[in-house]
Amino acid sequence: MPQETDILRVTRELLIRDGFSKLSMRKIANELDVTATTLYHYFENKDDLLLALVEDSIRQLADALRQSMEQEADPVTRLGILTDTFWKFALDHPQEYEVIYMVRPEEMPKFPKEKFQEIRSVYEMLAGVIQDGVEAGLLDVEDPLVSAYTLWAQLHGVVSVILSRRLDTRISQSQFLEQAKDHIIQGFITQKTPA
Amino acid sequence: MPQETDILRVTRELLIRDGFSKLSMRKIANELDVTATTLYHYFENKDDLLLALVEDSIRQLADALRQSMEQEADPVTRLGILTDTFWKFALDHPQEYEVIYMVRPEEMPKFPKEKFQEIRSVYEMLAGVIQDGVEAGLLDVEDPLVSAYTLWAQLHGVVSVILSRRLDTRISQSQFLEQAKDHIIQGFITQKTPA
Amino acid sequence: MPQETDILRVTRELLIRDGFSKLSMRKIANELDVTATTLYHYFENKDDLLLALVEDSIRQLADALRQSMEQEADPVTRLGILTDTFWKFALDHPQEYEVIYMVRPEEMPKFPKEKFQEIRSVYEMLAGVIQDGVEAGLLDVEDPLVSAYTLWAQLHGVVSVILSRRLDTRISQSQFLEQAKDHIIQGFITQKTPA
Amino acid sequence: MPQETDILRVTRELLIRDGFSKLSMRKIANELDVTATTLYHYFENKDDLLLALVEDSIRQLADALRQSMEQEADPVTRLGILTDTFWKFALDHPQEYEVIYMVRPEEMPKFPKEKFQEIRSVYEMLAGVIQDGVEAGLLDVEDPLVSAYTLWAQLHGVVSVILSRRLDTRISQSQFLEQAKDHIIQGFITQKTPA
DNA sequence: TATGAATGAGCCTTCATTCAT
DNA sequence: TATGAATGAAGGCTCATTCAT
Repeated sequence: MPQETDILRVTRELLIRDGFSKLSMRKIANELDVTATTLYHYFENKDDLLLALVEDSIRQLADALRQSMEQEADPVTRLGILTDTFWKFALDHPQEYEVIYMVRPEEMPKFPKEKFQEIRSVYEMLAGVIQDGVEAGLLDVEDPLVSAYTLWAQLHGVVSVILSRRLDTRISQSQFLEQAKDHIIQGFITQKTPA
Repeated sequence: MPQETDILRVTRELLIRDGFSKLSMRKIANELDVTATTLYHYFENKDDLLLALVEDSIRQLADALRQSMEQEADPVTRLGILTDTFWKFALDHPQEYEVIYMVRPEEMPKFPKEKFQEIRSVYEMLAGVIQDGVEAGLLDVEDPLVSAYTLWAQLHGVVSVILSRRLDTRISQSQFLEQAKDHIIQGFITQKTPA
Repeated sequence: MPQETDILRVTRELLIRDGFSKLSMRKIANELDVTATTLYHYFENKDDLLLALVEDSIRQLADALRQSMEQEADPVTRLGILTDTFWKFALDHPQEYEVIYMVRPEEMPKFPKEKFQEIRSVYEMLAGVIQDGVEAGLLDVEDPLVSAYTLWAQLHGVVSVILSRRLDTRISQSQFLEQAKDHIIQGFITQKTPA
Repeated sequence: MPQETDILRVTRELLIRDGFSKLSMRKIANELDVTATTLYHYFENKDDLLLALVEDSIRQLADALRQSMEQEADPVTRLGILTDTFWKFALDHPQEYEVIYMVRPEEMPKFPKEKFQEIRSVYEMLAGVIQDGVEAGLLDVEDPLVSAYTLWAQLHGVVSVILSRRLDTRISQSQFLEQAKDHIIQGFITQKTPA
């Protein structure tokens, strides 16, 4: 008696536990004590299932970011809040987060790119915050949308290093995050040039 | 009568051509006009073969970075060179690059961690450059090694966005790289405070 | 709320559209916007459904032939009409026709032989026409019933070559049919011996 | 330790015993006490296997017909010999024969039509015999090649009725064959018109 | 060093069918 | 009469790997 959400949950777990290449419909079904056929009652095929999973994860991350951006604050502070939120989400829900980057367009050609539109709206919001900062003379960027992608890329890079366990054992995670946050944000704020 | 290097070369080609999930021992063997069994005379198993490939890729990236750092230049310029080198390598040899990150603890449990020593030495070199910049008053970081990891994370984040095809279609790759480089490096250089 | 006839109609359509090997209960149900389970309210199982279809097809062919034989004409002309009717039916409704021959003892052991009674009656009628021809001195056969089977076999053979696409591409179907008809009918008519 | 010929033999047996739609690689393998994978050692895939089977059967039939046509005789006698040979082969080796007509182009789109060229050469020979008869004034046909196909179609039709067990129980097989042969051949010979 | 033959597990998917509701 | 959920078997096929030669 599994529900769609159970299937998604288990799939996520297996995806994280064993990796993408080891994920199979049979394993998902087994984990749920159900026949593989049953999964096809809920999802047309494996791609469909994975798509639903990615969509779900993206929506969760997007929601978290959107919510964090609703807080009133000056743009620079907002970038800080956003960074914290991003990392908190990624590290608190590594499964949901990793799933987003686990499904690759090349390996899944059928994957409809439009589905990533959701996340695009977040980029727009992010660009908005940056734009505000530019107008307030606090941030110095050429093109807010490009900078939004740059910011995201950096945030992801940091998460990526942690989740793939590549961080030097001599460095504490919190120290790394703290310093990375400083570097990233400083990269966006206006350089005060001497008069 | 293939050699180890032939096998590795063909494996890399196939990896580049068809992607990781399509790579199989049989296909490698076919490409070499050799029985699959033959491959097992050179490598104990598929993991072993891939391992050799990963080692090779890591060494290539490390070499490229090391070489780029040999050029005489001030630390800030060096960071720029390094960034360019990193991205050029990753984007010119995406599968070689990805192979490095393909080795995730969950997916290849057998992977010996010592193999990452090589890359660790690069971090040290990177930290050295940063340290030089700090001493020259050009860079402003708390702990050079942590910043080395942060830098790497940012570089990887940018590559990651491109390789996973998440970049907005309205943004050109070169524009993205350019602006990202500016942001990243500015994040490290000393803020010139008004006199 | 489908009816038996709807199910049969759709089944036939699918059979024609996609072929026998692609026919499945699910697809029939889908086409009717109905659950597969629903089909089982009307037919005990797939064989049962197909059986109904076969019966229907046999009846259609038999009807067509019967009808064509009602026309007043001399026996030889009748054989021509009959030939035309047979081939027209088979080629206009290939799947209906094939469905008749699809029921092979090995493939559908459950098929009740009585169902072929219908077609047997056609043989008798055919034998009657031949008998008439014999009595009129127009046809020359030893045993009308045997000749009826021979005629049928020949007609079927011709259809079979066309439907299994064995006809030489250099030969037009109509030319083939024309010439075949001549040969077949001539094989039955009395040889005019020289006085 | 099966050989290609064992696989073909067993496939043929299963094809006849259980029908085309019931044939599976697994069943073939089971019958040979071998893993399904093993079959793929000898044939690229199921289509390939079936193709080999059909080719083999076609070649056998073609050989038999070719051989029968080597006998010196007048064209009409030759047609009789050929008919006998055809029917003898089909009824003595029903499995080989049926296989030829069992694989349908629509159901196996990948099937290379060129492979049927072998049989085409038989048609040409057949057309040659008919042509000889025409030149000798013994046979009366418009186009020898078309007539060759017609002849074949009729021969096949007769076999088909017998093998599909549709012959009336009141009719003996030999009687049927005899009379059918008469009808078919008479359909080709020149009508002697009164002076 | 290399092969040819074979394995056993696994892949995604489809099927006809059943059962409780 | 119809559904939604589930089953178990089977489908073709690919995989890494082994073993005798």
